[in-house]
Amino acid sequence: MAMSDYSTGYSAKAIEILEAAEIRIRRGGFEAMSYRDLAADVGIKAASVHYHFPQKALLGAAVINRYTEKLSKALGPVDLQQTTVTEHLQRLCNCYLATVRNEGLICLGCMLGAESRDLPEPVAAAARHFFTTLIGWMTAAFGDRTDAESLAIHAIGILQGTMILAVTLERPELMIAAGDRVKQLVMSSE
Amino acid sequence: MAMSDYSTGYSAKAIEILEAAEIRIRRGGFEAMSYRDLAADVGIKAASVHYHFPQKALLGAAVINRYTEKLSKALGPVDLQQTTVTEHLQRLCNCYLATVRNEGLICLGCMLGAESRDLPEPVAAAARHFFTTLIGWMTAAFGDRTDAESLAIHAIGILQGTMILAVTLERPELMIAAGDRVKQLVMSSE
DNA sequence: GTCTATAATTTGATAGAC
DNA sequence: GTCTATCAAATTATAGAC
Repeated sequence: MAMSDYSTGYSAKAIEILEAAEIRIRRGGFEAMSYRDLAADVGIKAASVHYHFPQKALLGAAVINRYTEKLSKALGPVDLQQTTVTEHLQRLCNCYLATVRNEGLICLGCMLGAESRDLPEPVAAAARHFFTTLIGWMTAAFGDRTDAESLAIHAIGILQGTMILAVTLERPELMIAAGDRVKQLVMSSE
Repeated sequence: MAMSDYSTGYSAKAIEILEAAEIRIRRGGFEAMSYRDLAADVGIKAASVHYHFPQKALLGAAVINRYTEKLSKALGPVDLQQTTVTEHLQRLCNCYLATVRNEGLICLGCMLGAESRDLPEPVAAAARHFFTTLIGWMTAAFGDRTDAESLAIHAIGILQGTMILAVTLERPELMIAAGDRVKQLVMSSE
């Protein structure tokens, strides 16, 4: 396991593959990602990609699980003693604004969620886990108000839906307005 | 052109194919729809589907254009003399709630929008046209307030994003809350 | 780990009979 | 309009050499 990532157990090349797969799925969906294309992306042959990830369904699950972990790390733990609710929300808004503006890509969870009815079960399960994790984080971020989970789902819905509009219409600035509206939810009455 | 739909020029079998293709795309995306599967859906062979729609890209464009027309017809013209803003919004909310609840499918425009970065240009163009049409309708529905288009984009974002959550997590009731929040937008200050 | 070679299947698409 | 037959290409995946 030379050059491995000790925090996840993936080798350096496996991580290259995961990153390439993430971009391909976020661009065109699960079916639009092929071993051949991934191989070209990372400079090896398709059969060698199978060495790292024997089955496509498990590769897909690995990609979305890694994405869930990456986003969790970027958001950090919820700490309402140190940080305001609004600043917590701002973190997620920043993540999504940046990727729409810089790469023109939607959220991986959004793409796989949209396709979840047709995905191999391990991938669909990992997509569900992504959303339950994100909803859990944001529910905590909204504090102890009784409508926290409802607000969290609403906020995530706003961001995911607007991302699709922003990428489709090539209007990344829509994410700024969406972020503002999400932050205004903090002032909503219970 | 026996048994044809004189309003669109499509034969009865062509419409069967379009309907089957719509469902397949809304379930798993554009790449998840194949001529073979469509043929089985409508009881003919794949080569016969090619008779009706020679190329997949043009079939995809036809599906989303038909969807745009169907939704426009379901929403009806905007008439703020006869109908309130809220009742206009309710129409779209009802459409989306019904399909999530009854078929567990997201909006076709949402799916193709998500994949638009990777779609054949005719399909991507038709997906953009869907959203500009829907945004136009809803902007008109919000009346002559200066933030009408911003509100329209926000409302559509809410509905599309929540549909993905509702279908992924198999929680169709989320669409009810989303509809309520959309209708509350009417009371927002400019 | 990566390669070549290959298998088995699926895919979009065409030609031509009926 | 639908069929059979066929094609070329792409797909996921495996076996075995290096």
